Amino acid sequence: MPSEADLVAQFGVSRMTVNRALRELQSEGWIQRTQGVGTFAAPLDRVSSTLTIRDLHEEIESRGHQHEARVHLQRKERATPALAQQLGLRVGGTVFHTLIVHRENGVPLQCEDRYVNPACAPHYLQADFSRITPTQYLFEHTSLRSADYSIEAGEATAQEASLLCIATHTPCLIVVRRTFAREGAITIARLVHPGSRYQLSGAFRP
Amino acid sequence: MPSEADLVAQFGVSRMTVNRALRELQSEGWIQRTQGVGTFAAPLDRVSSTLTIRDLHEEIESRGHQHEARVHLQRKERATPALAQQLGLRVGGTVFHTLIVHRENGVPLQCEDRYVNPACAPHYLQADFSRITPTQYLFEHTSLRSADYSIEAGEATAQEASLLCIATHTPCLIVVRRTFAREGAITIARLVHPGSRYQLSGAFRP
DNA sequence: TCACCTTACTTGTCTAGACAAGTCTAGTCA
DNA sequence: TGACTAGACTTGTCTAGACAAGTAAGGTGA
Repeated sequence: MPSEADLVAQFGVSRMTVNRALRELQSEGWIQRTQGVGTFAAPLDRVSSTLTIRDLHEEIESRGHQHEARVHLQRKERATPALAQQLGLRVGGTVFHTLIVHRENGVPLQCEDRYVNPACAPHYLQADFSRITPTQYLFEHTSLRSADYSIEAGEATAQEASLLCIATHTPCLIVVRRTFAREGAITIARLVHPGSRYQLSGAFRP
Repeated sequence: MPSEADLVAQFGVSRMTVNRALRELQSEGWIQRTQGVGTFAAPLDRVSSTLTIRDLHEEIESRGHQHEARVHLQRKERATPALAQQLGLRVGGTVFHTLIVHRENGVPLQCEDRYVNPACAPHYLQADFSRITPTQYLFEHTSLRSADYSIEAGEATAQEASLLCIATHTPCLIVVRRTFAREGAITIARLVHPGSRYQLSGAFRP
């Protein structure tokens, strides 16, 4: 590609401006630059690239479809040892539990089994999750800072299969996501999707 | 957070330098800036975030495990209509086909069913895919520019199940990835992973 | 009390110039 | 022929200053 000096002459702007533009293209992965050599169009990254996960509600709405959430469970429970460890609670302490099935145009698309740390969202049980998704609620009422996830294929539990109206051995895409505030874990969610009805997709860029 | 003027005074550098540093933090998602208001620590993005897919060979090696590839098919074929459309070939034209099973410490982890556009990699069939993965080969011999993908849960075909040593109805994580050069599609790959042996995982950042 | 305006402060953007550091080539000298 | 060097060219980084544009708070006047 043309050098910075060439672009300065061509567009009549200062070198700082050209440099900034090229630096931004570089940080977005479109070009590669080497000191003393020049600027070149970038190849695709060899090791890794990124993909995007969208919020389910917005994903359905963006398709012009109708999103409906049915709440099957919304109560407080006692934390099991495994749960207490994952959310940083004490065993037997209170934990909020919701079980919600999300439908797209009436078809069950996701079974959301979620546990919430009461310290982070004390009024979680008062929310109306047929109107707002737990994800949205937690975004508005807590300060999410990071998350980890795993994506795998597996079978739904008997209860999940029943809620999703699928046979017990249907392959499902299962996402487990744990979300953190600065103070610690806020929530852990198991999101089960019938494999035939849901897929993650997107594109890699350089 | 402190304003640019504060940081200039605190560190004794020019405002352009402070501005650049803050702009980079912003582009990486760590802070939010609003003209006339100030700079603030960023919350997690509401709509989307990114996850990373790594090359399988490097992923296995990074775990300190042994990667082995068994080539079950490596030949030229005639393009079916569906394949011709996806790779931008003419129906009945030549297409390269490889079928490779990747193993981690001897356990089948991925069945890679790949078609390659001969115009992009004319010597693809001469490569030794027990020594180099098709992904690596194509990176070195073509100029990859972008890719699209889909991730879903499903069942392996009978042949794939046999190659992966799993029962026919075992849930599998199936990634379909199509890769492009500037001239057009280079390759399309169907990557089938037994759900019990493989998962994608990682973390979201702001 | 309320609407409006001024003012201070914030980020956004750009200029012109300077020096540092890395790369490559052409020419020079042994 | 081969090793070395000087110079041209590239990107990397920084300074000092300027103006634009958006926000919010405080003061003023009706």
